[in-house]
Amino acid sequence: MTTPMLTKNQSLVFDILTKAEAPLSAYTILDKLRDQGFRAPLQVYRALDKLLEYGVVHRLESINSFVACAHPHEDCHSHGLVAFAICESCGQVIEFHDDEVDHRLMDWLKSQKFKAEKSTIEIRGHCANCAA
Amino acid sequence: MTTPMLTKNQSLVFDILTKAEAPLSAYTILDKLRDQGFRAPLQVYRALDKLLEYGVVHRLESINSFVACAHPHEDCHSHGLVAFAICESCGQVIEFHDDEVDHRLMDWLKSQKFKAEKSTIEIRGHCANCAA
DNA sequence: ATCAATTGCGTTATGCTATAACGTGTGCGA
DNA sequence: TCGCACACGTTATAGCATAACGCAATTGAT
Ligand SMILES: [Zn+2]
Ligand SMILES: [Zn+2]
Ligand SMILES: [Zn+2]
Ligand SMILES: [Zn+2]
Repeated sequence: MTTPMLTKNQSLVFDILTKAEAPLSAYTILDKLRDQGFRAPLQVYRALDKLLEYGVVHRLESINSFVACAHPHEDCHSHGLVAFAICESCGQVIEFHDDEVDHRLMDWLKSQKFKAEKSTIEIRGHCANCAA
Repeated sequence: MTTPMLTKNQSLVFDILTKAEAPLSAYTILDKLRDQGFRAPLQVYRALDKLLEYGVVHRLESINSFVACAHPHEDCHSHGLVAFAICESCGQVIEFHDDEVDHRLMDWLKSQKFKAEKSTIEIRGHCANCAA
């Protein structure tokens, strides 16, 4: 997917996520954007929907939060499954891809005649810095 | 983990999940148990917490719902990562495990010195029956 | 030029998901 | 008997997400 010009609201949300060092919830984003005129959750969610569609933002299902894609110049949709390691101490997220994991999962799904549409791979734990 | 005797509330919740053909949200469970005296969400969440701890129920993060473990006689905690294929049409969930996927992910995490604690692997799409 | 369709935006209200905080009762070992 | 752990019940609140309305700007036929 080629990313169109972002609207004002989309840019504001994307910038916040790009600068953030950890995933942000929609309501946290809202709070950070009140000074720029944001008043309601929908303004955030609508921007997020588009950013997700364009593939420049990912949603972390296990923590109801959002992060900017760590590989902005590739197309995250194109290299198959995306996985995340999420540190529960510092919030840092490492986004990664593994072809072997992709193929194994895809093969299994194929064997079940299951038509995959969206995938979630999230590992929560502690990053190298935070592991005691 | 060896599963202790379930309390009344835990049994009620577990039975509902076992009989269900699709994952249930906590509030859906609550509604189904009103006749047995359930009145508040906490009654459900507290039972679910224990059932999750015992490993006899899984939480599906991507749809905020819960399912009974499909492998009640094994210990789901013991065979590494658990993955789910979730049909968005009929709600059917297929729970599966793949050692190869486990090892690849674990190796990657190890290479990053990331200490994994909880994992989520969920594929949403359409099952063989529902795929057009 | 005009009309219709699309898209983004703002606002209010609502619904769904999850937990905090308090108190009760029961069983069990010190 | 005392203290503790645990399950339970209830009320209130916090956190996450969407429905439904209307308005404005854009685009692209006709
Ligand atoms: Zn990405
Ligand atoms: Zn960390
Ligand atoms: Zn299981
Ligand atoms: Zn199906």
